[in-house]
Amino acid sequence: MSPRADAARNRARVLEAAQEVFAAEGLGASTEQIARRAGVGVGTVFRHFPTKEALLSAVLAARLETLADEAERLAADGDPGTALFDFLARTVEASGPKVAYADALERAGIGTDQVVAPVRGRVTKAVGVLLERAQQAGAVRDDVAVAQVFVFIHGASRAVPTIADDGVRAATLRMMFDGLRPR
Amino acid sequence: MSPRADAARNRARVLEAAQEVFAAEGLGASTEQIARRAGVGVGTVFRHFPTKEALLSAVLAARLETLADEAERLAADGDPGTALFDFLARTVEASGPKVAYADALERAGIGTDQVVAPVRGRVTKAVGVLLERAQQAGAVRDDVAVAQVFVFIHGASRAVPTIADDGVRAATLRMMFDGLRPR
Amino acid sequence: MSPRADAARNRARVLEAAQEVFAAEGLGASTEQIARRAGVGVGTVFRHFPTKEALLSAVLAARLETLADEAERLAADGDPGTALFDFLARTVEASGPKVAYADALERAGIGTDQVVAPVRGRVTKAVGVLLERAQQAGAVRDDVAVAQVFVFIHGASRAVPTIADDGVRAATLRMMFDGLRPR
Amino acid sequence: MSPRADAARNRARVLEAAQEVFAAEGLGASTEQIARRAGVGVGTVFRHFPTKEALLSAVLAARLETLADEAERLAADGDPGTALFDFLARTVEASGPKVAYADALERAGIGTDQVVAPVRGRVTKAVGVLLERAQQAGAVRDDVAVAQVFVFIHGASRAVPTIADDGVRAATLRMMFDGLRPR
DNA sequence: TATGAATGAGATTTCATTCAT
DNA sequence: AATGAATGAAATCTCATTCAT
Repeated sequence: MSPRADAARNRARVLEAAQEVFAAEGLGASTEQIARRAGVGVGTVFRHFPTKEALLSAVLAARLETLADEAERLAADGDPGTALFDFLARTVEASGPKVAYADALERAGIGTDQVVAPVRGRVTKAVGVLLERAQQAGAVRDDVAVAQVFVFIHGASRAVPTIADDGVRAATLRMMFDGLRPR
Repeated sequence: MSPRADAARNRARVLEAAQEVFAAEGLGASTEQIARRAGVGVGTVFRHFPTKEALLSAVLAARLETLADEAERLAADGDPGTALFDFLARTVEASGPKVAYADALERAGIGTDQVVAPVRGRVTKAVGVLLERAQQAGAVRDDVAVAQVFVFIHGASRAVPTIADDGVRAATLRMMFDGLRPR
Repeated sequence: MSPRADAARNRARVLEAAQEVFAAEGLGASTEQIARRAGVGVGTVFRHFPTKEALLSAVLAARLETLADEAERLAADGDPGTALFDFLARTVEASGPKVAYADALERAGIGTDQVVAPVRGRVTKAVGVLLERAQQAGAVRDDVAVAQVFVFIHGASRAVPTIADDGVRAATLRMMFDGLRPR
Repeated sequence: MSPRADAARNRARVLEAAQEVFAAEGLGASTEQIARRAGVGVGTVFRHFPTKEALLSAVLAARLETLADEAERLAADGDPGTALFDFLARTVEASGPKVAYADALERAGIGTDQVVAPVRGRVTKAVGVLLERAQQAGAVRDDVAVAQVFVFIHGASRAVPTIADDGVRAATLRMMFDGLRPR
């Protein structure tokens, strides 16, 4: 294994550890904790991500990457009338109650972040496709913009995962996104 | 002015400062900052609120108090068909993008907090009345429970205030709560 | 009751409270605690004892006062051969394991304290009498000086009260002071 | 020099500094002061000793370690009739007037401290040997138990070092321990 | 490149002391 | 004279970041 491969592996491990730790402990978790979880020294964390901000950005970018993948897959495969709602449901259900995709989207929306920006473009585009198709299929109101869909994701992935009961959670999620449907 | 009155005034100033600072900087803001904003020494903050947790609880309780007042007022005065939605709109609009009522509700839901618990009862009751009336008036789906209304508030007050444009923000808010209306 | 009498009463209550609190919690106990125990405000404590040091001195002086009383009484009444040892036993037994007369003596020895100095003179004198008589009665070695008796009190009242068992404690105390007897 | 060795050296420096500072200023000395004396940052002190309690425990354990070494050496080498008294004299003379071995023993006796407990066993055992030998040699009363020897050490190391004059100090120490001799 | 010890700024909290009432 | 709220310096402890090995 080349040294490069080793380094790349470490980077990935840190990123994964950071996701887990942030999800479990909130964004205030310490770098040491992340390093321990990744099985590396703190120095290694800082070698790959020069500041905590950078690490956070990378985590968020990774999350957005997943979102983009999901959205692109559904844009390719899915039934136009349901694909957007499938995407929304999956996205929110995949969020933990502590650190949700909400944070990813929130920061992505605010930050002029070099790392996050490009991925953000991808997600926006893919979700845009899902939205347009849903509107053409008459499943979503015509006056909804992509930005608003993100606001829905943000809100829902913050609030809905706090509901413990599976049935109630699913019903609430559906209700919240019903606001997007034509009346 | 008796010393008691002065102390009460100081307590109120600290509380107000805390709300402002938390809103501006997030929940991680330092006690010193709050003291400075309130124009008092750190010691005074700690005299009134013996831990940072206690201060946070007090801030949240104060917010819930406002919510309860609003809900009770609308339960007394308002048009059954619109009062709940008026309440939701006001509540969310009064939330800043950083620290929303969301946090108040989130913590109130989770924490076994002696300070927050009683107020929580009041809000739940008053919103329950608004909800019931709205359902009787046919403005809200019959299968909606109070807890779900709070989830909507939580989500919306986190996400919606991130929208800068007044018109878009209002429209998005309306859409999100449209999910509660019968189809 | 004249205001003077009131003030004097408060002074006495503070002093007593201070003794109790220092004994229970150690010398680090806070002024607030003492005030609470005395049933007065902190301000009153500071009116009577302008610094914590001053309060401490007063407590120590009061203790030394008690010692002096005891020593003088025994010098008047007691059997020359046993009076000194009676005095030592009482003094040490009256010490708690936390804050012993040891501290009083230690500080009295070191401090150039205006409050403590005069009482110190009284104790020294009275114990000196007890010592001299004991020596004349052949109960104590001739080469013992008063200062050394105080060292014995200091050490014993620090260490001996840590023994829980009454019998063992008494025996140990006796042994320690046996060092003062002629061989 | 490996980083481990350096770290160990720093740990030792901190421990040594703590001993000096505690001896000079009393147990209330601040962590900053200790750090300064050790020539390291505060963070380093806390890295090695996560609480002030832990640092204190370590200091006490180190002192007991020294005591144990001394006692074991004398148990191996010394003249049965004098070894115990040599040990006592050295121990007390090595104590400063501010923080004596007294504190170590006091705390060791009281605390259920994981750090101090094991060393305590060693000292007790070694002093037990010295005591038994002294008793067999007729130099110490038969009814003295090890616990009582520690009470003597405690008392003497608190009180005796307050005597400035070398001759008087030695004489007083001898007298105090003479209580242990048969009459 | 990786490690983890060291750093020190900053956060929370306590407490002797002051001072307006 | 008494009260207790206010003050702020100082103490303990945390953590992002640096750097010697």
